[in-house]
Amino acid sequence: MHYPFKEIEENWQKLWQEKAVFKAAAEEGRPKYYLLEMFPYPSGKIHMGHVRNYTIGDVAARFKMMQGFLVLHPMGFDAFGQPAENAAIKNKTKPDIWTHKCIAWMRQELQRMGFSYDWEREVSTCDSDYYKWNQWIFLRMFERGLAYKKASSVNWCPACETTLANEEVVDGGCWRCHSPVQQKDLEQWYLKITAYKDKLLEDLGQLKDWPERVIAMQKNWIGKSQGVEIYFKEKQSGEIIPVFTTRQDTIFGATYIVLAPEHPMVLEMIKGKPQEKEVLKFIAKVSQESKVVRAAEDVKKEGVFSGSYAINPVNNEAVPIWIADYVLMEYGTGAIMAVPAHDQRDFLFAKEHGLPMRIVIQSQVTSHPSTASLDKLGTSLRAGKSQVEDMTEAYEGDGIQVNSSQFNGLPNQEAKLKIAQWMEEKDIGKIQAHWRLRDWLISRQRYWGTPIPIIYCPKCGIVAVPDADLPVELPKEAPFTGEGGSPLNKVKEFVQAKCPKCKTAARRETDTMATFFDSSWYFLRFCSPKFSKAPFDKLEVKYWMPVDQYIGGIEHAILHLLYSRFFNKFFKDLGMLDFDEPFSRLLTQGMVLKDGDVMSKSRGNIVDPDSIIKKYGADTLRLFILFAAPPETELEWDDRGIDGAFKFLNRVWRLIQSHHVTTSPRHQPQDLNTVKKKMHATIKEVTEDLENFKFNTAIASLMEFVNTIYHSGQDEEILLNLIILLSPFVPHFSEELWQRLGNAESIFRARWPKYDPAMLAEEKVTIVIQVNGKVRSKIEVPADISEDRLKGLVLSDEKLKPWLQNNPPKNFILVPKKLVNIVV
RNA sequence: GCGGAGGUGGUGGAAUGGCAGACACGCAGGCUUCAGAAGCCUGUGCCGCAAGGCAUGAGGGUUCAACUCCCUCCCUCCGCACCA
Repeated sequence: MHYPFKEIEENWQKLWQEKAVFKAAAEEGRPKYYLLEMFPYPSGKIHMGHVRNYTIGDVAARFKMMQGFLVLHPMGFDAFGQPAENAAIKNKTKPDIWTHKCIAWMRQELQRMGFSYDWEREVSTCDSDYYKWNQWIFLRMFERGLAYKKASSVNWCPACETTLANEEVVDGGCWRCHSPVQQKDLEQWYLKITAYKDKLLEDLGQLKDWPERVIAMQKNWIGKSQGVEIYFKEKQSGEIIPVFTTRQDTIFGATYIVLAPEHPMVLEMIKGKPQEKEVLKFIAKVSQESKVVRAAEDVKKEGVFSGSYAINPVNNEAVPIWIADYVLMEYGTGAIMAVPAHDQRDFLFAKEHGLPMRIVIQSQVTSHPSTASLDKLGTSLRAGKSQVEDMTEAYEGDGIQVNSSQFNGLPNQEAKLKIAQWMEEKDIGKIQAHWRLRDWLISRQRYWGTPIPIIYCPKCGIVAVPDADLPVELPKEAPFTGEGGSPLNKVKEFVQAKCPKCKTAARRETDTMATFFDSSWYFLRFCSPKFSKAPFDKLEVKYWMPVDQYIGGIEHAILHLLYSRFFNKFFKDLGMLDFDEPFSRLLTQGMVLKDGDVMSKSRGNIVDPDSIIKKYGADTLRLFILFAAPPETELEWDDRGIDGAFKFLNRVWRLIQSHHVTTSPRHQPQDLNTVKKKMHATIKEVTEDLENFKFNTAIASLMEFVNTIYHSGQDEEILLNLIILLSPFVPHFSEELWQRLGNAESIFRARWPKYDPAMLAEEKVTIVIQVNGKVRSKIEVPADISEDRLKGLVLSDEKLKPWLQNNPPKNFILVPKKLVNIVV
């Protein structure tokens, strides 16, 4: 018979709710702890990834609670987004109805896991109470020029009929539906995240408790690189062609330059030249290609000669100007200097079109695969030859400057600095930083999102909706056909508006916001979820923020976290809060795998949490998922493992119900004092492991403790402490046993036990004896034995005779209370 | 290519310079049972009858002592990339 988990879990979920055990109210003078897990998109079903994420968070929340912290542990729903629209089309319902149904179902599933959320603080981003403040924040950004419209070529997903941020294009496809992305010109709303690029980079240094890999990923994403903008000149007109490079050390090896086909100088440059016709044809052809095709690695790089030449300012050499598709207008200046000897793309292009190459960095590393040819080349260079036909690839590594005028002989890293300074002095270049980060495209041609609060007036132009008119509500009714763009466009009552300034008939913006906007500040809303005067109450935010511990999937390591950091800095500039970073400590949990693959519908390897709860109960599911792997690593789902967790709980249940003791040759009964010692050691281990999110070893310690009790007996203090130590992991189970042992108050109001250091002191210790680093014997000695006495005991150990005979000890290493090593 | 994380029994994992394999799963044998389930006990890295030897991706180094530190290489996973 197993313990009655079903009744126990249902009962306690109900009682915790009724008694508001997890309600968080600010209280001066008590330390706060804000624990947040990334809120889910309400797809309707929770999956094992959710279970893992929220179980990890719940253990931490309950642990902190029992340590005396006032814990804020909220939950909500990231409820806007495209799946609701697709579901509406498919099921002939409305996104609103579908989403709320999903939320209700999902909330129930979360409650069945017994998570300690303060449900009174629940928010859903699709409720106008919430998205009103999206609009308010947008308007504040608009007023400051941080939200702006820009006509540009955007990524267009033909299946979703929507634009995608560059960040949302994955492998040339839509990040959601994976359709190939096309290019389209549209007027779009952008947020100027680049205005915060320096802060976003700099403040990463404050995030001491973030995983290093996330910091590295953010850093790469922001992508600051130091380089030089070099001023080439068009030979005939003398017009300046700025070129950006981070490899100014290779400037003397520039044998041609390349402009993007869209470069503004191209048309002027080719006018009347024999190449004009061919170049125009090429430009027309490239304009048909999407950025994705142009970016593909396996596609051959194409280009044409423009007929013009540029003057390299460092040596006044005239080099040909080419037009090629591998240079994009969006990056840098839309023009590059090509150094085929030291850049692989330039190398391939030069080979293809028979352009010259010149070595200017000579490799010093003889083991480098490309060195053989390069060494030869270096020699031939010195011998005055210029042929480079032996080369099979560009050399992009470090080396010594050659063929570089006054910089010859310098290591290239040193030359980089010197050349940059020299160019600034001679006014032929300017030291510049280049950033990878671009502004954030937030417009979506969709219905199920926050309407952008803007009105287009034929007289006044782009006009902000006044704060008093917020929220701009989404109309409940709209045609969902899945075709022809945004359904909002077709709702006349919505589109028709009056200009707030001059009252003439005007047109309302029908684009909605990307859902990343909604999730960029929800952690602030949780501090005062019902506040009606602003997105959040400054005082509540001052009390609760920043989030002490944030937990979520690694897939959000860049976008969501970067946008949230950006919003936080924006609010700080508005004076709405006073800290730089929203999340003090971050944990990224690993994925849940089955048979080595990520669980997914398409693989058909999903294990439904529901079925596990039915069969074993939520506590067993929680225990297994915590025990099977450390939180950060991938977790391999194992149906048999869950049996093990269930067995353990039943074992503890029997132990506490019947005070049962079994003994055996291996498990000699320990006296009560020894069991107490084990208890104190367990308290220490579990507490320290919980602080460090090492749940798997914390549970292992508890299993050992249970094994000890099982064979030795116990008293009430031992059992109560065992139950408390178990409670963050298996809350219903522990609460039930706690109350059965006569406690009226919830176990989560109990204080976390402290261990007595005096109880950890051992009177006797086992010393491992090694000879030449190999274990040969062990002896038990008093913990406070003197070094000399120990040495005497060790050297007279019979077991060591065979190893010490004829071999006088040369050295005697002693590690107190642990080990001796005799070197012979 | 760049950045990051990894590689330990049949499996998940433990050990951050000091007894490699804690704690579990699985497997084998036993007790109990009419039988099964549950429970309980014992064993379980590899070779070897044993003494002992060998083992943490491979190879080298530092050390009295290396899964742990250093060097070289191999492999797996994740993220990013015509970013000039």
